[in-house]
Amino acid sequence: MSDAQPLYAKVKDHILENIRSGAWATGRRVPSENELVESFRISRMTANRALRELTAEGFLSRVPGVGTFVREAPARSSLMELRNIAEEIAQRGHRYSSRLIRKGVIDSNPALAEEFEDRGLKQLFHIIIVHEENGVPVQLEDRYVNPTVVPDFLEQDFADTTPTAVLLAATPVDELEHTVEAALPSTEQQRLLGISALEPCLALYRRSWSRGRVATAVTLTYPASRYALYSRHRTSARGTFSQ
Amino acid sequence: MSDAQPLYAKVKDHILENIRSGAWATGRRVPSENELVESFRISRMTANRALRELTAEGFLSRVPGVGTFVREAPARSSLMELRNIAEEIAQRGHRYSSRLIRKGVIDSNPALAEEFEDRGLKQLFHIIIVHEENGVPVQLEDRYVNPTVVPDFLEQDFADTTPTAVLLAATPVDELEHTVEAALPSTEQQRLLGISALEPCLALYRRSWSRGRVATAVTLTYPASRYALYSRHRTSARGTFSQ
DNA sequence: TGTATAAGGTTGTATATACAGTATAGTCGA
DNA sequence: TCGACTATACTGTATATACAACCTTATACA
Repeated sequence: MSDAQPLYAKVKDHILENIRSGAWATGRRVPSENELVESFRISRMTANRALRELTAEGFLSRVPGVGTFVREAPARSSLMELRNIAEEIAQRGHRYSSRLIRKGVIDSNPALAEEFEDRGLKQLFHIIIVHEENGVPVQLEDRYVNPTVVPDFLEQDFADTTPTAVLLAATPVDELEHTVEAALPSTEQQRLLGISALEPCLALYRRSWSRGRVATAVTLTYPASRYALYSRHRTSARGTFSQ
Repeated sequence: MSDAQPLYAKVKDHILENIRSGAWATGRRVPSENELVESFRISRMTANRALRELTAEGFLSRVPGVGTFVREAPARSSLMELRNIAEEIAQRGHRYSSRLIRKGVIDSNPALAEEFEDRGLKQLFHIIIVHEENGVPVQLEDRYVNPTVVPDFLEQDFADTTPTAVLLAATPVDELEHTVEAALPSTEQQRLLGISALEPCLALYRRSWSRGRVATAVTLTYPASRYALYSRHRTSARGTFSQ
């Protein structure tokens, strides 16, 4: 289990854990490569790899001749936050409800293995849920979950908690990928959302990573007439815009 | 110059150059570590670092026991960052072109004044541009610009520079607001984008603030079949997700 | 013919070693 | 007191080597 984890990954996890828990505050000095060599009984190259990757991933910042430090949290985020649609709807003072369409285990295939970046993955959890606002379907959730990351996912009864809430409680989210497309609904989607074939939909596809592994991949379909995606956020002071 | 560049970076550049230029198509096998060792006269660890980093950056995909391959790069636009579509298209190795539909001054009205949070605003700059990838329209840009923030905006000839590039060069961006919707195109949009009435579109509405004032408001319309919006980013280490 | 085995290439990880460049703290000397 | 020099610690890069796991292909065998 944890034995299968390479050494450099263990070092990374150890450091991330300290950052996440708040034990190591922003700007605090992180153990140097040589200190990690001693405490973990590893070679310097392995310590170097752990620190270098965490730096590339934005968690640390390194200064030659000085040391390695916990980097300040980027101001970005917030654009597409992981929001629990139930609370979102409740926040608007509306009534939230949901219909569980499917909940079970599905065999993997090459496409799913690619999606989850794990060719050894044999099976996946799969659920389909329709979320409703005041009884009107507003979101169709078609979600795959990695059992090795969230093994007890299916034990939940999704009548009162949303999958998003379950996943956020179960595992930290390190990275998010979003793709937004417009599409006309399939007949199945028309049926589940109660819309016509001419009602365009937003398809928000999202993958989330946890500790380097793809935890879940979900496609959220919104009828255009009932939902729009919105975000507003300040940009970092240093202007990290590409071009 | 090139002397200052580390060996692994040279290898990375060499591979990226082949990918960007199109010499190595997606799915094509790239040289193995041992082949790079021979051709570059480097050690295997250096070749490994180059390939490993390019994989982490999303350009390559590796399969143990088989080889390393060029990863697919779908046509999609960065959602959260302000990217210059011309460079985005060029980066994919495609040809960028544009058609200027309208460029002029428009009188303000209550709706626009509200949008720009400035009731004293009398006039606005207004441009409409169709952006094309390999001659095919992929984005319709309908943009209003605040003259008090960018007074010389209209002096640009938008044949070779995009409005995004002009605005980014002229003024810092402090804050962004995005709204994404799906919609069927209007007849005007159908005509400009060369699509049918049944082709759903993504409508990305964006306002950007500069020094507390709304600098520009733009609606970007993408035909669903030709473009998707994409974003991928790391979350803050301390997990700032809202429920 | 079908199956088991072996061989060789590929990636993944880990170590030991080496040298260069950078920043800091302390020491020595004018 | 101030400046130059030195020792030290730290990161950055590069090499040679080793072993494991994985995949494909060829070969030997039943």
